[in-house]
Amino acid sequence: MTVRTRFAPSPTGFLHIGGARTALFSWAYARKYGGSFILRIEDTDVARSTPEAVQAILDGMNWLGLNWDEGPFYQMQRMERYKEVIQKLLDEGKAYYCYCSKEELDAMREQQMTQGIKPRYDGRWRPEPVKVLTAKPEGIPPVVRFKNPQSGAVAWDDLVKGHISISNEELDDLIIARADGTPTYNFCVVVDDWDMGITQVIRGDDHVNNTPRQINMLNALGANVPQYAHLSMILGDDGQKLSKRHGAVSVMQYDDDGYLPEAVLNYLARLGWSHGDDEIFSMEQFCQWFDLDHITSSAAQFNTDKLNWLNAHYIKQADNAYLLKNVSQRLAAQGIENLTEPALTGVVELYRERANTLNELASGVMYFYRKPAVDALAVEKHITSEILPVIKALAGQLAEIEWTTEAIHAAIEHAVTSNGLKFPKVAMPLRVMITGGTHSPSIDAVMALLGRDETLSRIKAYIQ
RNA sequence: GUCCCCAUCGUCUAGAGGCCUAGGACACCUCCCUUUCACGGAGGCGACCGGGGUUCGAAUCCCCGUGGGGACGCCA
Repeated sequence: MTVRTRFAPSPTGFLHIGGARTALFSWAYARKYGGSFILRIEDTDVARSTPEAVQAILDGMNWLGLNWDEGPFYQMQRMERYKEVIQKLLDEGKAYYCYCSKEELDAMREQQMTQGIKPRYDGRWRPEPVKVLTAKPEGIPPVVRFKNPQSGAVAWDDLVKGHISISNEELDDLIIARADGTPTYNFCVVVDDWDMGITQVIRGDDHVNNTPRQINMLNALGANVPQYAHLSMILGDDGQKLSKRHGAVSVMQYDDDGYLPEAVLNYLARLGWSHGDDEIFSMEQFCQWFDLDHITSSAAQFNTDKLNWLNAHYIKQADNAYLLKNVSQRLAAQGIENLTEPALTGVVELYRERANTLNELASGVMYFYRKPAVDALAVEKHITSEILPVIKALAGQLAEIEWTTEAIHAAIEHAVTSNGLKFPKVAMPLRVMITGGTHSPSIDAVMALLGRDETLSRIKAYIQ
């Protein structure tokens, strides 16, 4: 059977890291088997769904390059179909109307909780052969409930977690249509997975408890039951659950923060999945290697340090044109726009090996285009009255020489040896004068790129 | 409370009964490289939650604890 997987987010917020990993795994599974990856927007919660959130999810998917083969399908556009299936279940006696009020249900739940049992609908409106139902109350629009089997167990072999079995006695007759007639989540999922011919449902393990209900409905409809793979959740850097209040951010935030999609993808792939000792791999390799057998069933904690390491790797690998475009955009956002002098390409080349993120790269490079902020402590420590005459003499030389890294290096070297000093004794004050701080690539290379005029101008600011 | 799931270095993980004196990666520490900081290179520190079984042999299988997480909506 051709593999058909899907990603089915509800558009109530951005695409976060957990959703992105679910999408990635579903996508990779379809790619590996030459199947189809379907995007479905579960927007039946009209109150919380927004078009902005739909767009945010699409943006996130696109940024990561998780392309879908079909969709996006919107559940709100499939209402007729859901209603048709609900009617079918009603007609076949597999679903029924329930006239309980919310207050009645709340009371039921509360009472069961105090009794220490699992809160369940007690089936008071469920028709049975010899049962006599109370009279329908006037003016209360009913909900529709699915007639869940009352005995036996639902079991499936979860592709991640193994065999799972849940007794039907744990389940109750869930509502499949609200009083206003709109279908509910669990029901829409069932109809969609059925209609769309989904073969593997790969989703977060917060859905494990929905699975037996969905299987029961699928069976009642005579539909094929797909295989299920429930992924464990991703915890924050601090080991805490990610939530809108705590730590959950949009994948697009990683873009803002200067991460490459390749790095995020590679990181996410390794979070909960492994292929021996492999740490760094392309999406092509991932799609070949990916399988559901090597997914961990326990929750994984996010680790920014490791993401940074991967990101640094991909920055080193990135082609120059890409970095240039990206870094100049980031600099432009800081108001630094005319990047002709010195050429950004050389500057980026000098810095790409030292940055964990594109933002670090952009900010590291900034002093080439703008007078640097000066670290007063560094000035005090390195620009001493003994060294100033040496620097002054050196500056005179620098005005004369050919402006290359080698020649500049030779000039500094000369200043060092002729004064009986160590190299850093001269290099450090130069670094502070030119870059404003004590950390930079080789100062001769920096000077060569910065240009003679600007270099001398920055030095002269200290030797008046 | 009830049900379900999970449990190897600080973190991500390898591990399908003997290959495990438990491997790799990030982080951390040391050293090397060096013009500072990075990069890079070489080392180091560091884990099978506890208790019972099963077995000649268990990180791996079973049971019981313990700890963590999830689910119990006319949300998805």
